[in-house]
Order: sequence, then structure tokens, then C-alpha cells
Amino acid sequence: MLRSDQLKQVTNLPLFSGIAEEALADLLDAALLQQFPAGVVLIYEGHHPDFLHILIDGLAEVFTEQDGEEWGISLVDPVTTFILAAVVSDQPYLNSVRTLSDSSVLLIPAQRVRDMFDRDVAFARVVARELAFAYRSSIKKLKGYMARSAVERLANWILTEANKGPAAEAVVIPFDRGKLASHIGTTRENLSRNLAQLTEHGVRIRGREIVIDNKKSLETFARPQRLIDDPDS
Amino acid sequence: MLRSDQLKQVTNLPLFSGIAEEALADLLDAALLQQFPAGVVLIYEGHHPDFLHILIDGLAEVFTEQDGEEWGISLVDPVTTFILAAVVSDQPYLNSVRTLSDSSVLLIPAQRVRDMFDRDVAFARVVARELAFAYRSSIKKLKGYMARSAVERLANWILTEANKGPAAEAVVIPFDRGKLASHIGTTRENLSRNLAQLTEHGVRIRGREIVIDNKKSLETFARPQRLIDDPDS
DNA sequence: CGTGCCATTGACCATTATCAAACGACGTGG
DNA sequence: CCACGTCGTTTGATAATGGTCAATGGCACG
Repeated sequence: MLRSDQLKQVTNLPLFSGIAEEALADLLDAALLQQFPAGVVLIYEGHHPDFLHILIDGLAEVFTEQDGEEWGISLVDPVTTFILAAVVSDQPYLNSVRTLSDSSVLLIPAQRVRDMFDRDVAFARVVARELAFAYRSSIKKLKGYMARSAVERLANWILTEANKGPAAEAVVIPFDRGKLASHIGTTRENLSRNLAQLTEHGVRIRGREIVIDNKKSLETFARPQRLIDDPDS
Repeated sequence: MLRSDQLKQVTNLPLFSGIAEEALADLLDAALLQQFPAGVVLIYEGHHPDFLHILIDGLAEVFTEQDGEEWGISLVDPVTTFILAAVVSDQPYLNSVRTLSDSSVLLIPAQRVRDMFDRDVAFARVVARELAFAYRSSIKKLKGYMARSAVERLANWILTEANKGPAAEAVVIPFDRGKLASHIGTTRENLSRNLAQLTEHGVRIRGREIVIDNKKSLETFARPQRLIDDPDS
């Protein structure tokens, strides 16, 4: 159950803009706002979705475990739903999700989401938009995997991270190398070599900080493409 | 403009079930049902979506061109929409689409789709379901790329193709080897070697026909997983 | 009976994974 | 304060996998 101050905070989320007030109240009156420390698994691959999760604050990762190895599917920044598709289609989760930092997560019972989705057009529209966005993101990732080597993926990852912040001459990796490797789609060892290799293309490595000395040089090497690397197109 | 017999055919599509009759009529009165021969590019990556495409009959492929090479993203069987996400989010196509056999395609003006989507809950629900399905498919493909080698992807492709038909001891590749390679995510040359390699795991190659002599053996090698290879989970 | 198209094969190189060892930062306990 | 773990990272050696280039083989079609 949400406290009234929490309710107010949640009601103003862009995710819920345009939804009729009573409908939203109906949706949220069974919702929970929970705090989690870093490293907690919120969703297990193969399980059936009981709640829609919305990351309000913090950082999370979507990942899959194959043959004892973990592979990163995507990183989740606030404010976003995660694995909405499983809830909508009432099918088992294809991936697991864990927090990477202290996070607060809004949990809405799955059945209620589906009910609302059947009744409120505005909500259905929001859901479809989120799904379209998620779909496009995964297609971009897929294109990156099919057409690029690990170094190129890394170089482009650095560039898009750098473009997130305003003045972008350094990127700080928000987790350990192994995790970054799993999201780039390679091994720890290889990532190390790849980072070393980028040293010859305008980049300096300072522990967890990647300093971009020569962005032009890095871009020449990475050859970023709008239809793969631009997060909002 | 649809002829009345075409209209009747289209109205009965599972895609449109549950949608109010007037709403559907409104959606379809500006629609076109077109025939295309094999090999026609219907959608160009980077272009802005003018129509929602629905494959009524035939076969199509979604692909992307990178550095002069084509990579297969997915195959489209009837009856399915393709690249619905671009229409919904009103963003440029991330991929191109071409017919692989003679096909008939229903074209609905994009703006009308978005209008309907804003008005009719049932339609919004159908759209969201399609998007959720597309998203899950691409996540499955992504998992396959991250955790499997090309031979394993090939072996699993054969198995899922075989499971489509009822009595499944042979699979016929519906296009040339190069195209199959681009959808498996490898080169023509490598695909050749990979097919040869599968010979030791219960499979015989007869031109375009892949005969499965020993399914158990192939499965042992491929290690299919429900959350990657089962098309409807 | 060529000619072109596709598929296969071989040789070679690039990329990536794997296994093993060493390194360095950090904190704990002697 | 130093020795000694641990943990994450780097480095090296080697093997597996995949891509590229070139040559060959088969087959259909004119």
C-alpha cells in the first residue's frame, strides 16, 4: 500500500500521464513501493509474472543465465517498466532481473495491469509505446551483435554512455568489469584487451573511469550508426 | 481500396477479432491489399513509416544492411504485422523488409492506425499483444546469439523448423544457402561447414532438404531450450 | 556445350574463448 | 606495521571458432 506522499510521487510519473484519475487510483491501490539493496534478484527467468515492476530509482540489469554464465540483456534506468511484455502476454519471463544499486521499485499486481489495459485506452497506449520502445532497443542490440566485433561494441557503448551526460569527456563504469563484459557480449579477459586496444583510439583507462581524450578518433574507429546507437530513434 | 470479397477475408483475420465493426470499417476503408512477386523490398531501413504492413499470404524477411552485407533479423509468416513498432512510435524503420515468395500484403495508412489505436481499446490491446510477441521473439534471438555458436544456432533452427510441420523428419530450406546463413548469423562458407558437421549428429543433407535421421542425437547436440526456441512461450 | 549461379572445399587470418598465472589494491589479523 | 588473504583485473599461451579469399565442382538454362 502506498503512503499518500508516495502516491503523489508515483501519480506524476510520465508513464501514467493522461490516464483517468479513478483508473489510476484503481491501478495503484494494490501497488507496493519497495526498497531493495544492490544485488537483489527481483525476477527469475522462467517464472510466471505476478507483478509489473517499475524502476522508480536506482539501477537494475536484465540478464540471462546460460550454462552457468550470465549474459547481460539490458540495463534499466529509472523511470522504466521492465519485462512488461511477459505481463501483457501472460507468459513466463524470458530473463532475470537484479538490482545493481539501492533501488526503489513500484510493484503492481499483474492481473490488475491486464484489467486496466483492457479498460483504459490511454493506459493501453502507454503500454504499447513502452513495448515498442523495448522492442526497438532489443533490435538495435541484435544488430550490434550481428554486424560488429566486441571492440566495436565496446567503443560504441562508451560513446553512447558519454553522450548521456551533458559535458561528456569521461565515462564511469557503474559496476565491475565482469558485468560490463557480460553486457558487451564478451569475457572479462577479452574486455581487458579490448579496453587496452582502445587506448590507440583516443581513450585512456583510469580504473573505472574511461577518459575520452580524442572523441573524433574514437568515433572514426567505432563508426556509430543512428539506427543502432541512438537510444531515442 | 478493398473489394468486398477481400474485405470479408480481411475482416475475419484473428488480428482484428474483437474490434468494433464500425471501427474496423473505418480502419480498412483506406487500406490496400497488394500482390507482390518474390524479391520486392517493401520497407527501407531509415525511412519513415507510411503504412502498417500485414502479411496475408506468402513469405517475407526482415533484414538489415551493414557494410554491404545483409543480416537476417527475422522471417515473417502469414498472418502477421511487420515492423509495427515503427508505426506505433512514429519513428524510422530500423530494418528493411522484402518478400521471399509471391505475397499479398495489406497496407493500412499509418496515421489511421495511430488514430484507431487511440480510440478503440480492443485494437490497442491487439497491437500491444503483437508488440509483446515481437519483443519476446527478438529477445530469444538475442539470447541465441549471446550464448550459442553458429552450429548450435543452426541445429536449433532445424529443430524448430521441423517442429512446425506435423510429421517432422525433414526440413526444406525455403531459400538459398546465403540467405539462411544471414538469418543464422554466419557466412555462406561457414554454413556449409556447419551443415557438414551436423552430419555427425543425426542429419543428412539432400540439396535444400535436411533429413533428420536421428532426432534424439540432433537434440543432444543442439540442447534446445524452451525459453529460446519455443516460438510460443 | 558453354556460361553463370550457387555451393563446397581448402588455406589462411582475425577474433574470441579458455586456462593458467601473476599482479595490485585492500582489509584483516598477527 | 607488516604479512597474508581475497577479489578483481591484467597478461600470456593456446585452442576453438568464425571470416575471407581463392579455386573447384555441380547444375540449370540458354
